[in-house]
Amino acid sequence: MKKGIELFKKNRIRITQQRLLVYRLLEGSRAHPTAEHIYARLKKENPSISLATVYTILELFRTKRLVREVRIKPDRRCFDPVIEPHHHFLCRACGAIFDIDLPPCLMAEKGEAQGHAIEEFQGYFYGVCKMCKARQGRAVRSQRRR
Amino acid sequence: MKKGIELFKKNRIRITQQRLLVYRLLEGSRAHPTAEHIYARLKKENPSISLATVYTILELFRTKRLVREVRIKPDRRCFDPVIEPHHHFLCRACGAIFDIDLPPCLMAEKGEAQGHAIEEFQGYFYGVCKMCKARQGRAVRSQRRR
DNA sequence: CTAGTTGCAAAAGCTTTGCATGCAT
DNA sequence: ATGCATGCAAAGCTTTTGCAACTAG
Repeated sequence: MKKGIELFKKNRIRITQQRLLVYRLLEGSRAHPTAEHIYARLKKENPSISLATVYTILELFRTKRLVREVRIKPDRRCFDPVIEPHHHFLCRACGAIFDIDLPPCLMAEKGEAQGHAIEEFQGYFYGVCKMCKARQGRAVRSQRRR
Repeated sequence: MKKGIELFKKNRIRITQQRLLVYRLLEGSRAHPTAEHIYARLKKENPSISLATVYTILELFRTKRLVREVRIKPDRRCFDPVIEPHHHFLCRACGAIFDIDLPPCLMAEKGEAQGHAIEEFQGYFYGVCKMCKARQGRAVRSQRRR
């Protein structure tokens, strides 16, 4: 609670109820919610909150570097409260996003690639997560039994 | 010309005028056009072609692995005729996309990350390209002179 | 007080879809 | 011949915008 207020003050963000709500939902989370997702969650307790405001707040947080934008899904943006550099993995079977904690590519660290100045790097992996793989393995084995 | 037809036959793609047009526009190019981009170019010579068809064809090419999808821009998809693994760089100043030819991250090569099976990797870099950097440098220097 | 924020609805913009017509095999 | 592809227009989605009412500092 207090943590959010102090962070806002430090970043010259005017303290409003809606911004605190969004911040508290994201804080400490390892999820990668969409704006709609956040809106749906908050609406339960605060029915008056609006989706447009959630979008505005997320955009503000992004420019203030309180969240990172994740564009791993084809049709919608996700937001990541973990701002430390890391990669993302999208499971094509279940749609879940996982953080991939790995050293970034060497060149990303250098801040330069083929003469261009790098400010940011996003590494997106696509495949099948271990849970889905296990499930598919079971399905295959039970098929063999038939 | 012939190259496209043979490639289509190999991939069981029915040969149509529109598909050949899209293929020929992309073939050998190092650009990263959007569907709209391709549509505008083709319309000059073939006014009857439709944007929806261009989208359909690009989606077909993608599933047949004739092109790669590049989602480096916030609001629209680009398509890359170069299917060999490489990264992309988006210049925030001029909007241009550049190929970054670099060895992929080690873990991407392993085909596995934290237990998840990796099928594909996309590395997106954001920053300022060397041309824009040079231009900005000139602007700064000429400002100093005033 | 007053500049910035919210909520609502409408707009914007890319992409997909439904369907009748046309074409490749 | 017939199943697939095309063109057109309309729909679908996420995200942004305009504006009046409200509120934090």
